[in-house]
Amino acid sequence: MKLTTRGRYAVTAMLDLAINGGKRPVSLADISGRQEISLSYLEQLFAKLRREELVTSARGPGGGYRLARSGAEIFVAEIIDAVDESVDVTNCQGKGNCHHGETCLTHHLWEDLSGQIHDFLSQISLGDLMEGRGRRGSTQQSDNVLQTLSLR
Amino acid sequence: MKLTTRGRYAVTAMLDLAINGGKRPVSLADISGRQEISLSYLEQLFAKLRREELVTSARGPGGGYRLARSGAEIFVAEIIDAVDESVDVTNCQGKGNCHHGETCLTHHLWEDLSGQIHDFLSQISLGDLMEGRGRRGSTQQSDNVLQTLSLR
DNA sequence: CGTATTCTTGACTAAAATAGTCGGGAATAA
DNA sequence: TTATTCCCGACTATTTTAGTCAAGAATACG
Repeated sequence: MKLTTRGRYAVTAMLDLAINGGKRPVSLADISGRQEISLSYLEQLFAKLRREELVTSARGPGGGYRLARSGAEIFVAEIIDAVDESVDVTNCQGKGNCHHGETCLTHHLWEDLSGQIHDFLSQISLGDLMEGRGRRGSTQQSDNVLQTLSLR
Repeated sequence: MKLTTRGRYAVTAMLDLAINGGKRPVSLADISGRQEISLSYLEQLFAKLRREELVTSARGPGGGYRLARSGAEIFVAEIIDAVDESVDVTNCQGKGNCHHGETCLTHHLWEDLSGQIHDFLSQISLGDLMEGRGRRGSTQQSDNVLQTLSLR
């Protein structure tokens, strides 16, 4: 799991799509203008988002992109995974060539942590971010999580 | 908030310190050997960790680094913040030069999300990662969070 | 039909961040 | 006094990020 500015761009763009996308598809040129992200860079990001079936596209005048599902069904973790392809977490690539088992211990620990972050982001949907500006979850479970976290 | 391999290196190294550090300080050479991170790179990371007062150092033979506090009192977010100095989240740097307020809407949304991740990582301590391999929290509150997240 | 619009693709480039190297210190335990 | 270890700054290679450019395919619309 990686979390960088690219993932942020992607989430921002998808959020723009969720907010501004009604019946009509939204063109990348529009998103580029509103969010001040270069058009060609957006094209690269959306190529990946389309491959992961998070958006659908329509060519020609009046075309653009739409969310492939409702905002409530698209989760932040999916977006980040789609564009920030995750690198190998381990040094030993599961080859188990670690001395005395200690190296792999910490690797497992880190994998767990990174899994926790991933699970957390898997519970926040675009819909959640829209209503209540991300302060509330929409599902029972994410309500619990977000409340417990005492959000700012 | 940024979450990259550098943060992972730092957390791993701190975890090594928590596990292998008893009365004696732990030298970077030891950590370098166990975790297969280059010594000079570790030196750079620990310079930052020391500046943020997460570790203390002792020079000379038998010297090395110790955790500045107990593992239960050092949180993952602190470690990541120390080494992955966070860049500006916004495009408009709070200057409010966004057209129609829409740009800033998504920025706020992203800031909230990034705050949530930060809060989440602020509740996981090195101690948590050691006992139960990161699957359980030590405090009442993080217990709630981690249980709710249905950890793998 | 023709044309403007918009996605689609691939190759290329500039700039920044990451990861690592090197060399010379200063402190200190033994 | 010597080996060990932290400390510090400058330097470099590699990778990633962000952005550019150009050509092409689909399609709505007049």
